[in-house]
Amino acid sequence: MEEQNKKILLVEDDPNFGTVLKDYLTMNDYDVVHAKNGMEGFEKFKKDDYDLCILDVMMPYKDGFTLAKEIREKNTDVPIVFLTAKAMKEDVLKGYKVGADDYLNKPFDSEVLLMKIKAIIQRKATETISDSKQFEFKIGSFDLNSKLRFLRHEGGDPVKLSPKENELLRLLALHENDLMPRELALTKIWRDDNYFTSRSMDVYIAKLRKYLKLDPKVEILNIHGEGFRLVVNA
Amino acid sequence: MEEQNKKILLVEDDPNFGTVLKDYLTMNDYDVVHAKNGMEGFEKFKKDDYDLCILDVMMPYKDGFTLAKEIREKNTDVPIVFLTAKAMKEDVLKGYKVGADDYLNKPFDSEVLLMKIKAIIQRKATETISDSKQFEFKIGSFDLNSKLRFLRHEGGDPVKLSPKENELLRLLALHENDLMPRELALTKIWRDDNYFTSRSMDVYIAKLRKYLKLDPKVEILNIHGEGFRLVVNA
DNA sequence: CATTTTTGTTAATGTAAGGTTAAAAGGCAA
DNA sequence: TTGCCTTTTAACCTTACATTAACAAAAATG
Repeated sequence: MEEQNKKILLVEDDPNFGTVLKDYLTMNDYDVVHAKNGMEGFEKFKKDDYDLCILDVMMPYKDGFTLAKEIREKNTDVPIVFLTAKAMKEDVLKGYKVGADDYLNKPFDSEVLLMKIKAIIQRKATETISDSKQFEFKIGSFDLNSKLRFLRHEGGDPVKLSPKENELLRLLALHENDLMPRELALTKIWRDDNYFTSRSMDVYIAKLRKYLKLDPKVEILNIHGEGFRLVVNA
Repeated sequence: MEEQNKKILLVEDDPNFGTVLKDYLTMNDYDVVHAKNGMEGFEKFKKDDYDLCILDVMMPYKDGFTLAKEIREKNTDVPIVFLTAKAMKEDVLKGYKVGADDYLNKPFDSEVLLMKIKAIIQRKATETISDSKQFEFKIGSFDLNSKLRFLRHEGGDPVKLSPKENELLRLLALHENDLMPRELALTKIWRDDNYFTSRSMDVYIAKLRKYLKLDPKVEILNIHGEGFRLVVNA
């Protein structure tokens, strides 16, 4: 199965340049959201999680530095890279002050850009390794570790889960005792909602039920036409 | 206790430029060792520990890239910055491949240089808090000394590890019982993530497993599509 | 009740990732 | 240069995974 693409927020007011850059990054397997100005950029930033922000410095209404400051208030970790037409010393210094990770002068070589992006995202990734709490779930007498992808029953031998099994069970656990809409799983895990992915999901539900049989209090119920519900009975 | 100045190795063959730069950095509280060519640079590097290496690319006898490669073999962590007269695309790419942390085009603004140096050293410092300084590991009934590159089982004869074996086992040990992402090892140790480096890594995993067989409680597990996990069972 | 739609389950298939060993290539020192 | 050690590449094999097909059973529909 394919790996999740890295998400980039690109804020650039020049429509030509912005579009070209977006296409180029998209071609290189990044998911790019393109905002045309600082305001829009901040709105989009709040709505999603990004692996990298590329901000043009010179923009009407709200310049890149101001935007960067706002972003930093919401998120101290996301890497920020500035784009600027010319290497003004003050700008560069100001950029680093706001917490920039790098600086690119237009015009720049696209391969160099790619290399830098890769390096920056990678760097952050290794720094951020220890946020493991959100990967552990208790499901009845089971423990699910969705980072290491195993399910353990009462301290016994852990069963390895495949990526899809793991993601699906994790989604169910996140909605424990509540409805997990079929459509949600399909768009989140399969990223496509059609007859075949839907059947595929049913196959995985069956697999999970088999694993969970060890604890009769735990079951996955179907809500016809709606989705599934992971329930843990008292 | 007062703080120790950061040590910089400057390798630059132009005597004028080199001296000016050295003086400037010294004025700004760095301890600078100035080598006049690649050979000398490598000698000085071996004799001491540095917080940063600044290497000119164009040098007689031994260019900056070659020197960087030698340095990387001795030390995978020390930050390296290249100096170059003009931004040749191939050079830049080559630099990043050898593990460069940044790139400076001559002539450059001295304040910008200082800012970058500070940022790079700082970055390494925070990265290094968790992993670097650690060279001795207890892995089940094994002792790994990754500075001297040997692995000993219960005080028996130590086995010499090759550089790659050593780095890989050290990375695994740093993440003991946790996931060590495949991609992390490839970018950290091989500095490139492609089919061949990935297969090469698998070969090394096999070698390590052979060494570790002496203690059945110690195993390297694979998490399909994610990476490896060094586990020590109770 | 007959029919359609949705879900349950198992098995078969194709592909990708990883395991293992050996040979080739590269580096380095004697 | 030779010889030794390390690393990469290749070959072949096994396992893991996701999808699809096939058929059975529920549930909805009218």
